[in-house]
Amino acid sequence: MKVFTAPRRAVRISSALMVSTPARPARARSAAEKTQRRDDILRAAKRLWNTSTYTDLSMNHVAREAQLAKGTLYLYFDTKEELFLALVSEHLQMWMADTIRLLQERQPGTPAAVADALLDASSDVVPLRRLLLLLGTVLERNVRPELTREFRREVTARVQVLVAHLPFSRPTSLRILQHLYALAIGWQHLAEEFTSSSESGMPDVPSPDPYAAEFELAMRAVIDRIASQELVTGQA
Amino acid sequence: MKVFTAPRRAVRISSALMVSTPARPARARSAAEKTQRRDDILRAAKRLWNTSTYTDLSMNHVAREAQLAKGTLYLYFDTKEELFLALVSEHLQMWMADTIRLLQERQPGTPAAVADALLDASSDVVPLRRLLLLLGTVLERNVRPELTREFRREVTARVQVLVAHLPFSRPTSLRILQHLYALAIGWQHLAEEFTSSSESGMPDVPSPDPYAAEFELAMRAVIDRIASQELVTGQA
Amino acid sequence: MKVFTAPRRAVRISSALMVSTPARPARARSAAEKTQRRDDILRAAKRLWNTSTYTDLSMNHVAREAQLAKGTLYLYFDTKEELFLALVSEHLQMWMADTIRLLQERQPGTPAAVADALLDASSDVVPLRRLLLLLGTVLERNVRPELTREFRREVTARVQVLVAHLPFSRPTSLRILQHLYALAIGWQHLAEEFTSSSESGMPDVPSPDPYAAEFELAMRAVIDRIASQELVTGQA
Amino acid sequence: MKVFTAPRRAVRISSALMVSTPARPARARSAAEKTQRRDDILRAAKRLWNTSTYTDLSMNHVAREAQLAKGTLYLYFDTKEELFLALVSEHLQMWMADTIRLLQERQPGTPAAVADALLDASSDVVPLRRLLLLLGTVLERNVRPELTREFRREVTARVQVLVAHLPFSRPTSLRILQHLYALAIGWQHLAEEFTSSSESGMPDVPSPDPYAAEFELAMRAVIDRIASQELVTGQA
DNA sequence: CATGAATGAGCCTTCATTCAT
DNA sequence: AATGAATGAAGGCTCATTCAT
Repeated sequence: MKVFTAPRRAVRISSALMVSTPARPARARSAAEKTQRRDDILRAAKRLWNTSTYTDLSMNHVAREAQLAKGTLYLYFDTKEELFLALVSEHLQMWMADTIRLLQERQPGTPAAVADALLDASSDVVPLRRLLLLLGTVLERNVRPELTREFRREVTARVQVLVAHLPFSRPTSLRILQHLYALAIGWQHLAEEFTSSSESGMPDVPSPDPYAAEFELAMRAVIDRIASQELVTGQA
Repeated sequence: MKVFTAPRRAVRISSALMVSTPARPARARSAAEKTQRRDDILRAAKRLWNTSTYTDLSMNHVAREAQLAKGTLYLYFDTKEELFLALVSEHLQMWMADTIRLLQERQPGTPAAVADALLDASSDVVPLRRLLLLLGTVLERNVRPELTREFRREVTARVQVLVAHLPFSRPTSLRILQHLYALAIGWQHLAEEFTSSSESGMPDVPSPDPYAAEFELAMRAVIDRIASQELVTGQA
Repeated sequence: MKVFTAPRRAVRISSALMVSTPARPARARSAAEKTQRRDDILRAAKRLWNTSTYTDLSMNHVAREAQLAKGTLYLYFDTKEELFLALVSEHLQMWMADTIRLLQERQPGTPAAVADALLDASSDVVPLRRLLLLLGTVLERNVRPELTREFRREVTARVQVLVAHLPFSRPTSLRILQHLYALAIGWQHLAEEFTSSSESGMPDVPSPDPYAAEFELAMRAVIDRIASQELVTGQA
Repeated sequence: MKVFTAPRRAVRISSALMVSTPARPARARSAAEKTQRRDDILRAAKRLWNTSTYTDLSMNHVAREAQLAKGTLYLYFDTKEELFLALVSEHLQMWMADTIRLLQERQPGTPAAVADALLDASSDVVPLRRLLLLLGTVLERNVRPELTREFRREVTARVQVLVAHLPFSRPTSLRILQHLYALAIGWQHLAEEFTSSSESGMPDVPSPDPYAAEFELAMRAVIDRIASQELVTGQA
């Protein structure tokens, strides 16, 4: 039974009166504009994703947040799942780009240095982690197979680049990335589950995330262990 | 308002014709029978859970699988969420009981032996891992607070017992369990995601789970690392 | 979505421990006991009716309040509607009996005296009025026609008796009763609708029912008007 | 999660074959069309209301009668209760408008003339009367408080206007309206209850409503009585 | 007789998706 | 290209009624 209802229609304020919304062409005609509009939608979804669940985040919400009509969303994404897959993709690409950049800068040579770099690059990716939890369960159903394949292909390609920047053999580097992934997911979940929203009046706690330290410990332990299995050489 | 009711009992197939359904009293009268029926429902849900998502697994499905009417489910569980919480609870209790039993038998004294025991106890808990992913997101909404509290209390209590059987200090043991949890979740997810359901005709693969080895490696590395941080003594 | 659930089962306290429930035979064997049990149910329904709506008052509630099983109710009443029809009947019989008694005592001879008597007899019949609102809409569906007929017959018979105690001709007396009925219903409804449950902290208001005065005014006006239409004679 | 969708548009019967359905745009785009559609729904509900109870009148029925999908109803009304509140509102506004119009035309100066006008305006409002019985019980639950407030505000406002057209003091006029309300409700109910739907083949009876006369008598008696309590003056 | 577990039609409501405009 | 009204399958849940015990 629904008792309260959110106000039905967001008022579309004309841009002449309200400049907070940056000017946007009424229709996306050029390819660039279309890419832009697609991005608008993704950004809207991203914003909402920070405070919502997959189930609770309806296409209606996204449309409203993007200040577009519901139908317009379906011009750019065939299904809700495809939209979210694109969201995962974007987050993932961004994280991989960041990580690659960091590795290029630091050129870490030791397991510890690699761990430092990966950990630094992997802080603050909570939304990504939460998205990854969706993969393989709710996502990838109701998605055109070609799209799934493309997603995997893209990820694989970038992973190859990433791996090339680690000072281990290719298989070893890949393993390390997998461990990073698993640990990130695992600790993300554990943190979410057991970080009770304690209604204590002290929001600024000294230990912002008691689990970050454990995540780091595990990551270092694993990298050390794997690295010790092969002679660390300087080759990419 | 129902005025006329058609005769409507589903034909209970005689066991002579249909042996798959074990004999079951038409009505659960005694407390034992009721516990049994509750269990029937949980088992039906468990069966479906192996091949379904939380969202896709409707109460209708559960009812059908349990060969009961939808309304009957609500005699035993007030909401869908409570049913699933019970499912989590059961899985979790079972895993903890198994683990405790194993620890009692083996009385592991070294980090390696502890890792062996925990790994042995944690194989084949895929459904549990997937259930745990629900906790804190979809679950614990629409559940009577008292039930959530009870669930947490029970888990905590059992964890205390479990921890007492590990040859480390209590805080250290707890940390190790957390790592076990995180790694299990993380690798479960990774395995699910990247184990493509290859429709090849060879089900009996030589490497049943390529990720199990990695999970094991990580677990051992982490336990060793943590154990090395404290002097391993023989006390519980 | 149901969030809170009332405790499922009322504890059946054994009469050895808890004497508040008067002793009651486990089974109603004699006709008297069966009438008694039927009355128990009606009394339970009556109690609940004071604070509930027809829709909200489920058979479950009645069963619980009567400390009987749901199925038992159906031994005495074939449908929910029949139970309520019996409830209406009881209330109505009681009111008519009271009114007849009062008329016998006072033997009112003037319109004003008649109004006095009827008004006195009709105070505090809120539950009856609320029940009467059900008649003809929700009630009398899903009721065996014979029962409806019997109900009407009984009421008619008692009304004949009542009418005989009024100092007007039979048709006139009947009209007056009808006006009493209509006014009672109408003002009951108006009172319910516009008596806001003011959350003021003063329960003992000086004007307990501002509408009672209006009801009385109307009743007197109508009786006077009708009485003036015929020569008031002393015959019954 | 809906994965496959069968083609599912209900065939819109061409007006050549089926003239009963007036032409209607497939989609209500303009504000006027939307108001129109909202009205369509209300009219469908109104039609069904003549032969149904609140409980029996499901949203499914309304949707079918309005030749719309169930979901469409919820675009115009958030809950079933809000739909019915709108229905009450419409009926009530219409009655008040009619009554005000009549009072303006006739400008009644005597109690009898007032009674004439009010009675003339209040014939044939059976559905309204039945709806009013819902107010305060089933209605106003599950309605956004703002809507309830708005409803009350509108009614109050119109009542003020109405009262201004009666040749009594404001409080007296209000009292008279209340009596009208109570008598209408009461006699409506009595009529419904005791007008057996006699399946005789003569619909056009000489006495169309034996209770209308009694209602009128009561109304006149009450107005006279109240009017006699204050000196009737010519002011509004 | 009494029980209360079981039933299932039916309720209101949601929301991804479609399509007339 | 954009809109958003319309759709309807599906959801969780209730409760009068039945019937095995």
